[in-house]
Amino acid sequence: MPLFDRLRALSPSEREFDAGALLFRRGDEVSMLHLVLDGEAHLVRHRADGGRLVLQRAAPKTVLAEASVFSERYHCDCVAVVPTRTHAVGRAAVRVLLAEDSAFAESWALHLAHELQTTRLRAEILSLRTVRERLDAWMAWNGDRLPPKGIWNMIASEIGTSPEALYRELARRRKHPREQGADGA
Amino acid sequence: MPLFDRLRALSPSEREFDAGALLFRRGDEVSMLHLVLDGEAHLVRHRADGGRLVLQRAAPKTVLAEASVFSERYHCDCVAVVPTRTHAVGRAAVRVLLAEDSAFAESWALHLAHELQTTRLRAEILSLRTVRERLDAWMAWNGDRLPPKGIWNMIASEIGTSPEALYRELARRRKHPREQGADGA
DNA sequence: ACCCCGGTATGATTGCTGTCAGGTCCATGT
DNA sequence: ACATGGACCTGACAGCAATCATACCGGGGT
Repeated sequence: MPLFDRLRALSPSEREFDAGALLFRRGDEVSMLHLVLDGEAHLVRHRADGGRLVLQRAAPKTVLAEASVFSERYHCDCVAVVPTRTHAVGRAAVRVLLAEDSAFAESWALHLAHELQTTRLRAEILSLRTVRERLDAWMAWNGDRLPPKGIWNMIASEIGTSPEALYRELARRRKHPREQGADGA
Repeated sequence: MPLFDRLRALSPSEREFDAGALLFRRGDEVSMLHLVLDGEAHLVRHRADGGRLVLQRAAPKTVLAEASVFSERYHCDCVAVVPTRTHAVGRAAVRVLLAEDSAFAESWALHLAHELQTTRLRAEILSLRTVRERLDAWMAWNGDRLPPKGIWNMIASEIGTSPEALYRELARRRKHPREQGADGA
Protein backbone atom coordinates (compact mmCIF):
# COMPACT_ATOMS: atom_id res chain seq x y z
CA MET A 1 0.00 0.00 0.00
CA PRO A 2 2.02 2.93 -1.27
CA LEU A 3 -0.27 5.60 0.10
CA PHE A 4 0.23 4.58 3.69
CA ASP A 5 3.99 4.60 3.34
CA ARG A 6 3.97 7.86 1.48
CA LEU A 7 2.03 9.43 4.31
CA ARG A 8 4.31 7.95 6.94
CA ALA A 9 7.30 9.40 5.17
CA LEU A 10 5.89 12.88 5.70
CA SER A 11 6.95 13.04 9.33
CA PRO A 12 8.31 10.81 12.04
CA SER A 13 5.92 11.59 14.87
CA GLU A 14 4.35 8.64 16.64
CA ARG A 15 1.80 8.94 19.39
CA GLU A 16 0.49 6.55 21.99
CA PHE A 17 -2.89 6.48 23.66
CA ASP A 18 -4.17 4.46 26.58
CA ALA A 19 -7.43 2.60 26.30
CA GLY A 20 -10.19 5.16 26.62
CA ALA A 21 -7.98 8.11 25.79
CA LEU A 22 -9.25 10.71 23.35
CA LEU A 23 -7.28 11.32 20.18
CA PHE A 24 -9.30 14.44 19.56
CA ARG A 25 -12.56 16.09 20.39
CA ARG A 26 -15.37 17.49 18.33
CA GLY A 27 -14.64 21.15 17.70
CA ASP A 28 -10.88 20.76 18.03
CA GLU A 29 -8.85 22.28 15.27
CA VAL A 30 -7.64 19.65 12.81
CA SER A 31 -3.86 19.79 12.81
CA MET A 32 -2.96 16.14 12.41
CA LEU A 33 -4.04 13.20 10.31
CA HIS A 34 -3.71 9.93 12.20
CA LEU A 35 -2.65 6.59 10.78
CA VAL A 36 -3.40 3.73 13.14
CA LEU A 37 -0.40 1.47 13.67
CA ASP A 38 -1.59 -0.72 16.55
CA GLY A 39 -4.75 -0.97 18.54
CA GLU A 40 -8.12 0.39 17.53
CA ALA A 41 -9.67 3.83 17.53
CA HIS A 42 -13.31 4.74 17.06
CA LEU A 43 -14.80 7.85 15.59
CA VAL A 44 -17.86 8.50 17.71
CA ARG A 45 -20.63 11.02 17.86
CA HIS A 46 -22.42 11.53 21.14
CA ARG A 47 -26.16 11.62 21.15
CA ALA A 48 -28.36 13.86 23.20
CA ASP A 49 -29.63 10.92 25.22
CA GLY A 50 -26.12 9.81 26.15
CA GLY A 51 -25.86 7.04 23.59
CA ARG A 52 -22.98 6.99 21.16
CA LEU A 53 -22.96 6.45 17.44
CA VAL A 54 -19.83 4.91 15.95
CA LEU A 55 -18.83 6.39 12.60
CA GLN A 56 -15.61 4.52 11.92
CA ARG A 57 -13.70 1.67 13.53
CA ALA A 58 -10.10 2.21 12.57
CA ALA A 59 -8.01 -0.94 12.66
CA PRO A 60 -4.19 -1.08 12.30
CA LYS A 61 -2.85 0.08 8.92
CA THR A 62 -5.85 2.33 8.51
CA VAL A 63 -6.24 6.03 7.90
CA LEU A 64 -8.41 7.70 10.50
CA ALA A 65 -11.08 10.25 9.58
CA GLU A 66 -10.05 10.88 6.01
CA ALA A 67 -12.65 13.63 5.67
CA SER A 68 -10.91 15.68 8.36
CA VAL A 69 -8.20 16.63 5.87
CA PHE A 70 -10.66 19.02 4.28
CA SER A 71 -12.17 20.29 7.48
CA GLU A 72 -10.96 23.06 9.77
CA ARG A 73 -12.41 21.34 12.82
CA TYR A 74 -13.41 17.85 13.81
CA HIS A 75 -17.07 16.93 13.64
CA CYS A 76 -16.86 14.11 16.13
CA ASP A 77 -14.77 12.64 18.91
CA CYS A 78 -12.16 9.95 18.49
CA VAL A 79 -11.39 7.51 21.25
CA ALA A 80 -8.90 4.68 21.57
CA VAL A 81 -10.83 1.58 22.59
CA VAL A 82 -7.63 -0.33 23.39
CA PRO A 83 -4.07 0.91 23.87
CA THR A 84 -3.35 2.45 20.49
CA ARG A 85 -0.32 3.72 18.66
CA THR A 86 -0.71 6.09 15.75
CA HIS A 87 1.46 7.90 13.29
CA ALA A 88 0.39 11.53 13.11
CA VAL A 89 1.17 13.62 10.04
CA GLY A 90 0.49 17.31 9.68
CA ARG A 91 -2.75 18.17 7.95
CA ALA A 92 -1.14 21.13 6.23
CA ALA A 93 1.59 18.92 4.78
CA VAL A 94 -1.00 16.52 3.42
CA ARG A 95 -2.91 19.35 1.81
CA VAL A 96 0.20 20.71 0.18
CA LEU A 97 1.00 17.29 -1.15
CA LEU A 98 -2.52 16.86 -2.47
CA ALA A 99 -2.37 20.22 -4.21
CA GLU A 100 1.12 19.95 -5.67
CA ASP A 101 1.72 16.28 -6.29
CA SER A 102 -0.93 14.99 -8.62
CA ALA A 103 0.41 11.44 -8.35
CA PHE A 104 -0.13 11.55 -4.62
CA ALA A 105 -3.56 13.08 -5.08
CA GLU A 106 -4.36 10.22 -7.41
CA SER A 107 -3.34 7.54 -4.94
CA TRP A 108 -5.28 9.35 -2.24
CA ALA A 109 -8.38 9.27 -4.43
CA LEU A 110 -7.66 5.66 -5.28
CA HIS A 111 -7.51 4.82 -1.60
CA LEU A 112 -10.80 6.58 -0.93
CA ALA A 113 -12.51 4.95 -3.88
CA HIS A 114 -11.33 1.51 -2.83
CA GLU A 115 -12.38 2.06 0.77
CA LEU A 116 -15.74 3.28 -0.46
CA GLN A 117 -16.19 0.20 -2.60
CA THR A 118 -15.54 -2.25 0.23
CA THR A 119 -17.64 -0.25 2.67
CA ARG A 120 -20.56 -0.19 0.25
CA LEU A 121 -20.19 -3.92 -0.10
CA ARG A 122 -20.20 -4.33 3.67
CA ALA A 123 -23.38 -2.29 3.91
CA GLU A 124 -24.99 -4.48 1.26
CA ILE A 125 -23.97 -7.61 3.12
CA LEU A 126 -25.33 -6.21 6.37
CA SER A 127 -28.65 -5.49 4.72
CA LEU A 128 -29.09 -9.19 3.95
CA ARG A 129 -31.37 -10.93 6.39
CA THR A 130 -29.90 -14.33 7.22
CA VAL A 131 -26.45 -15.49 8.24
CA ARG A 132 -26.52 -17.82 5.29
CA GLU A 133 -27.03 -15.05 2.76
CA ARG A 134 -24.40 -12.92 4.41
CA LEU A 135 -21.82 -15.67 4.38
CA ASP A 136 -22.65 -16.44 0.75
CA ALA A 137 -22.08 -12.80 -0.09
CA TRP A 138 -18.87 -12.65 1.91
CA MET A 139 -17.59 -15.71 0.10
CA ALA A 140 -18.61 -14.38 -3.29
CA TRP A 141 -16.40 -11.38 -2.59
CA ASN A 142 -13.54 -13.40 -1.14
CA GLY A 143 -13.05 -15.89 -3.92
CA ASP A 144 -15.80 -18.33 -2.96
CA ARG A 145 -13.63 -19.76 -0.23
CA LEU A 146 -14.71 -20.41 3.32
CA PRO A 147 -12.92 -18.11 5.76
CA PRO A 148 -9.74 -19.60 7.22
CA LYS A 149 -9.94 -20.87 10.76
CA GLY A 150 -8.50 -18.50 13.32
CA ILE A 151 -10.29 -15.37 12.19
CA TRP A 152 -13.87 -16.54 12.30
CA ASN A 153 -14.56 -14.15 15.09
CA MET A 154 -13.48 -11.27 12.91
CA ILE A 155 -15.62 -12.48 10.04
CA ALA A 156 -18.60 -12.74 12.34
CA SER A 157 -18.32 -9.11 13.35
CA GLU A 158 -17.61 -8.12 9.75
CA ILE A 159 -20.86 -9.62 8.54
CA GLY A 160 -22.72 -8.46 11.62
CA THR A 161 -23.63 -11.67 13.38
CA SER A 162 -22.66 -13.38 16.61
CA PRO A 163 -19.76 -15.86 16.49
CA GLU A 164 -22.12 -18.65 17.51
CA ALA A 165 -24.43 -18.01 14.59
CA LEU A 166 -21.47 -18.14 12.22
CA TYR A 167 -20.18 -21.37 13.75
CA ARG A 168 -23.58 -22.93 13.25
CA GLU A 169 -23.74 -21.82 9.63
CA LEU A 170 -20.27 -23.21 8.97
CA ALA A 171 -21.19 -26.48 10.68
CA ARG A 172 -24.32 -26.66 8.51
CA ARG A 173 -22.18 -26.35 5.39
CA ARG A 174 -19.83 -29.03 6.58
CA LYS A 175 -22.77 -31.41 6.89
CA HIS A 176 -24.73 -30.39 3.80
CA PRO A 177 -22.07 -29.23 1.34
CA ARG A 178 -24.41 -28.89 -1.64
CA GLU A 179 -27.27 -26.91 -0.23
CA GLN A 180 -25.75 -23.46 -0.22
CA GLY A 181 -26.57 -20.43 -2.28
CA ALA A 182 -28.78 -20.66 -5.34
CA ASP A 183 -31.13 -17.85 -4.44
CA GLY A 184 -31.38 -17.42 -8.17
CA ALA A 185 -33.88 -14.67 -9.03
CA MET B 1 -22.83 20.11 -5.27
CA PRO B 2 -20.08 21.66 -7.39
CA LEU B 3 -18.44 18.35 -8.31
CA PHE B 4 -21.48 17.01 -10.04
CA ASP B 5 -21.91 20.15 -12.12
CA ARG B 6 -18.24 20.33 -12.92
CA LEU B 7 -18.38 16.80 -14.24
CA ARG B 8 -21.51 17.50 -16.24
CA ALA B 9 -19.83 20.45 -17.84
CA LEU B 10 -17.21 18.14 -19.31
CA SER B 11 -19.46 16.91 -22.07
CA PRO B 12 -23.06 17.04 -23.15
CA SER B 13 -23.72 13.36 -23.75
CA GLU B 14 -26.80 11.90 -22.14
CA ARG B 15 -27.80 8.27 -22.36
CA GLU B 16 -30.99 6.40 -21.69
CA PHE B 17 -31.47 2.82 -20.60
CA ASP B 18 -34.59 0.70 -20.34
CA ALA B 19 -35.31 -1.20 -17.18
CA GLY B 20 -33.04 -4.22 -17.18
CA ALA B 21 -30.60 -2.79 -19.71
CA LEU B 22 -26.90 -3.10 -19.05
CA LEU B 23 -24.85 0.09 -18.76
CA PHE B 24 -21.70 -1.96 -18.99
CA ARG B 25 -20.33 -5.44 -18.49
CA ARG B 26 -17.53 -6.84 -16.42
CA GLY B 27 -14.43 -6.86 -18.56
CA ASP B 28 -15.57 -3.98 -20.77
CA GLU B 29 -13.08 -1.24 -21.27
CA VAL B 30 -13.84 1.79 -19.11
CA SER B 31 -14.40 4.69 -21.44
CA MET B 32 -17.14 6.59 -19.66
CA LEU B 33 -18.00 7.67 -16.15
CA HIS B 34 -21.74 7.72 -15.57
CA LEU B 35 -23.68 10.22 -13.50
CA VAL B 36 -27.19 9.05 -12.76
CA LEU B 37 -29.77 11.69 -13.56
CA ASP B 38 -33.01 9.72 -13.23
CA GLY B 39 -33.87 6.17 -12.32
CA GLU B 40 -31.63 3.74 -10.53
CA ALA B 41 -28.67 1.63 -11.58
CA HIS B 42 -27.07 -1.21 -9.67
CA LEU B 43 -23.50 -2.35 -9.73
CA VAL B 44 -23.75 -6.11 -9.49
CA ARG B 45 -21.41 -9.03 -9.37
CA HIS B 46 -22.69 -12.41 -10.46
CA ARG B 47 -22.00 -15.39 -8.29
CA ALA B 48 -21.17 -18.86 -9.45
CA ASP B 49 -24.47 -20.20 -8.13
CA GLY B 50 -26.47 -17.66 -10.09
CA GLY B 51 -27.10 -15.29 -7.21
CA ARG B 52 -26.14 -11.66 -7.53
CA LEU B 53 -24.30 -9.43 -5.15
CA VAL B 54 -25.13 -5.74 -5.28
CA LEU B 55 -22.13 -3.45 -4.82
CA GLN B 56 -23.76 -0.07 -5.28
CA ARG B 57 -27.25 1.27 -5.69
CA ALA B 58 -26.88 4.50 -7.58
CA ALA B 59 -29.75 6.91 -7.08
CA PRO B 60 -30.31 10.13 -9.06
CA LYS B 61 -27.61 12.80 -8.61
CA THR B 62 -25.08 10.09 -7.89
CA VAL B 63 -21.75 9.18 -9.43
CA LEU B 64 -21.65 5.58 -10.57
CA ALA B 65 -18.64 3.35 -9.89
CA GLU B 66 -16.18 6.01 -8.84
CA ALA B 67 -13.39 3.44 -8.66
CA SER B 68 -13.70 2.74 -12.37
CA VAL B 69 -11.93 6.02 -13.12
CA PHE B 70 -8.69 4.36 -12.11
CA SER B 71 -9.36 1.03 -13.74
CA GLU B 72 -8.78 -0.03 -17.33
CA ARG B 73 -11.71 -2.42 -17.24
CA TYR B 74 -14.87 -2.85 -15.22
CA HIS B 75 -14.86 -5.40 -12.43
CA CYS B 76 -18.59 -5.90 -12.35
CA ASP B 77 -21.77 -5.43 -14.34
CA CYS B 78 -24.05 -2.44 -14.13
CA VAL B 79 -27.75 -2.76 -14.76
CA ALA B 80 -30.58 -0.25 -14.81
CA VAL B 81 -33.29 -1.54 -12.47
CA VAL B 82 -35.79 1.02 -13.74
CA PRO B 83 -35.74 3.24 -16.83
CA THR B 84 -32.63 5.29 -16.23
CA ARG B 85 -31.05 8.38 -17.73
CA THR B 86 -27.39 9.09 -17.18
CA HIS B 87 -24.86 11.69 -18.11
CA ALA B 88 -21.73 10.02 -19.43
CA VAL B 89 -18.40 11.80 -19.35
CA GLY B 90 -15.17 10.53 -20.85
CA ARG B 91 -12.92 8.74 -18.41
CA ALA B 92 -9.85 10.21 -20.08
CA ALA B 93 -11.17 13.73 -19.62
CA VAL B 94 -11.79 13.10 -15.95
CA ARG B 95 -8.28 11.78 -15.50
CA VAL B 96 -6.77 14.77 -17.21
CA LEU B 97 -8.78 17.05 -15.01
CA LEU B 98 -7.71 15.15 -11.90
CA ALA B 99 -4.09 15.36 -12.89
CA GLU B 100 -4.02 19.00 -13.98
CA ASP B 101 -6.62 20.77 -11.93
CA SER B 102 -5.79 20.35 -8.29
CA ALA B 103 -8.95 22.16 -7.23
CA PHE B 104 -11.00 19.60 -9.11
CA ALA B 105 -8.93 16.79 -7.64
CA GLU B 106 -9.66 18.19 -4.22
CA SER B 107 -13.39 18.31 -4.72
CA TRP B 108 -13.25 14.80 -6.12
CA ALA B 109 -11.47 13.61 -2.98
CA LEU B 110 -13.92 15.58 -0.88
CA HIS B 111 -16.80 13.85 -2.61
CA LEU B 112 -15.26 10.44 -2.01
CA ALA B 113 -14.48 11.20 1.63
CA HIS B 114 -18.00 12.39 2.25
CA GLU B 115 -19.53 9.41 0.52
CA LEU B 116 -17.27 7.15 2.54
CA GLN B 117 -18.33 8.80 5.76
CA THR B 118 -22.05 8.32 5.14
CA THR B 119 -21.54 4.78 3.88
CA ARG B 120 -19.55 3.86 6.98
CA LEU B 121 -22.35 5.29 9.04
CA ARG B 122 -24.88 3.24 7.14
CA ALA B 123 -22.85 0.11 7.77
CA GLU B 124 -22.70 0.91 11.47
CA ILE B 125 -26.45 1.44 11.58
CA LEU B 126 -27.03 -1.83 9.77
CA SER B 127 -24.89 -3.67 12.29
CA LEU B 128 -27.23 -2.63 15.09
CA ARG B 129 -29.62 -5.34 16.12
CA THR B 130 -33.04 -3.83 16.69
CA VAL B 131 -35.19 -1.46 14.67
CA ARG B 132 -35.27 0.83 17.67
CA GLU B 133 -31.51 1.17 17.83
CA ARG B 134 -31.33 1.70 14.08
CA LEU B 135 -33.94 4.41 14.07
CA ASP B 136 -32.25 6.10 17.04
CA ALA B 137 -29.00 6.10 15.13
CA TRP B 138 -30.66 7.34 11.96
CA MET B 139 -32.26 10.18 13.89
CA ALA B 140 -29.02 11.03 15.67
CA TRP B 141 -27.48 11.56 12.26
CA ASN B 142 -30.47 13.42 10.83
CA GLY B 143 -30.92 16.06 13.48
CA ASP B 144 -32.89 13.99 15.98
CA ARG B 145 -36.00 14.43 13.92
CA LEU B 146 -38.43 11.71 13.00
CA PRO B 147 -38.43 11.05 9.25
CA PRO B 148 -41.11 12.99 7.35
CA LYS B 149 -44.13 11.06 6.22
CA GLY B 150 -44.06 10.01 2.60
CA ILE B 151 -40.58 8.57 2.55
CA TRP B 152 -40.85 6.02 5.34
CA ASN B 153 -40.42 3.27 2.85
CA MET B 154 -37.10 4.71 1.77
CA ILE B 155 -35.96 5.06 5.37
CA ALA B 156 -36.92 1.47 6.05
CA SER B 157 -34.71 0.19 3.26
CA GLU B 158 -31.96 2.61 4.27
CA ILE B 159 -31.82 1.18 7.77
CA GLY B 160 -32.35 -2.36 6.52
CA THR B 161 -35.74 -3.28 7.92
CA SER B 162 -39.16 -4.01 6.51
CA PRO B 163 -41.59 -1.10 6.20
CA GLU B 164 -43.93 -2.81 8.66
CA ALA B 165 -41.27 -3.00 11.33
CA LEU B 166 -40.57 0.70 10.90
CA TYR B 167 -44.27 1.61 11.05
CA ARG B 168 -44.54 -0.30 14.29
CA GLU B 169 -41.53 1.40 15.80
CA LEU B 170 -42.89 4.81 14.80
CA ALA B 171 -46.28 3.94 16.27
CA ARG B 172 -44.55 2.88 19.48
CA ARG B 173 -42.89 6.27 19.73
CA ARG B 174 -46.11 8.08 19.10
CA LYS B 175 -47.63 6.27 22.08
CA HIS B 176 -44.62 6.35 24.41
CA PRO B 177 -42.76 9.51 23.42
CA ARG B 178 -40.29 9.48 26.29
CA GLU B 179 -39.00 5.95 26.26
CA GLN B 180 -36.54 6.18 23.40
CA GLY B 181 -32.80 5.91 23.38
CA ALA B 182 -30.71 6.04 26.54
CA ASP B 183 -28.66 2.95 25.89
CA GLY B 184 -26.01 4.83 27.81
CA ALA B 185 -22.91 2.65 28.21
C1' DA C 1 -68.02 11.22 -8.00
C1' DC C 2 -65.50 7.32 -8.79
C1' DC C 3 -61.60 4.16 -9.01
C1' DC C 4 -57.05 2.92 -8.26
C1' DC C 5 -52.75 2.74 -6.28
C1' DG C 6 -49.20 3.54 -3.06
C1' DG C 7 -48.24 4.53 1.53
C1' DT C 8 -49.67 3.81 6.16
C1' DA C 9 -51.25 0.75 9.85
C1' DT C 10 -51.78 -3.40 12.69
C1' DG C 11 -52.75 -8.36 13.94
C1' DA C 12 -51.05 -13.24 13.75
C1' DT C 13 -47.64 -16.50 12.90
C1' DT C 14 -43.29 -18.34 11.99
C1' DG C 15 -38.51 -18.57 11.86
C1' DC C 16 -34.06 -16.96 12.56
C1' DT C 17 -30.75 -15.27 15.53
C1' DG C 18 -28.94 -13.39 20.01
C1' DT C 19 -27.80 -14.89 24.30
C1' DC C 20 -26.54 -17.88 27.96
C1' DA C 21 -24.47 -21.95 29.33
C1' DG C 22 -21.93 -25.43 28.95
C1' DG C 23 -17.99 -28.11 26.65
C1' DT C 24 -13.65 -29.50 23.60
C1' DC C 25 -9.35 -28.61 21.56
C1' DC C 26 -4.86 -26.59 21.11
C1' DA C 27 -0.91 -23.46 21.70
C1' DT C 28 1.63 -21.25 25.11
C1' DG C 29 4.12 -20.56 29.29
C1' DT C 30 5.84 -22.41 33.62
C1' DA D 1 3.22 -32.31 33.31
C1' DC D 2 0.16 -28.82 34.34
C1' DA D 3 -2.41 -24.63 34.12
C1' DT D 4 -4.17 -20.94 31.34
C1' DG D 5 -6.53 -18.58 27.85
C1' DG D 6 -8.49 -18.18 23.44
C1' DA D 7 -10.84 -19.94 19.66
C1' DC D 8 -14.09 -23.23 18.34
C1' DC D 9 -18.55 -25.79 19.01
C1' DT D 10 -23.36 -26.94 20.30
C1' DG D 11 -27.81 -27.15 23.01
C1' DA D 12 -31.74 -24.55 24.86
C1' DC D 13 -34.51 -20.70 25.14
C1' DA D 14 -36.47 -16.30 24.44
C1' DG D 15 -37.17 -12.32 21.61
C1' DC D 16 -37.37 -9.67 17.74
C1' DA D 17 -38.49 -9.02 13.16
C1' DA D 18 -39.92 -10.90 8.40
C1' DT D 19 -43.78 -12.23 6.33
C1' DC D 20 -48.59 -12.73 5.19
C1' DA D 21 -53.00 -10.85 5.42
C1' DT D 22 -56.19 -7.27 5.89
C1' DA D 23 -57.71 -2.68 6.12
C1' DC D 24 -57.68 2.43 5.99
C1' DC D 25 -56.64 6.60 3.75
C1' DG D 26 -55.49 10.26 0.54
C1' DG D 27 -54.21 12.04 -4.00
C1' DG D 28 -54.39 11.78 -9.12
C1' DG D 29 -56.63 10.55 -13.10
C1' DT D 30 -60.89 9.98 -15.62
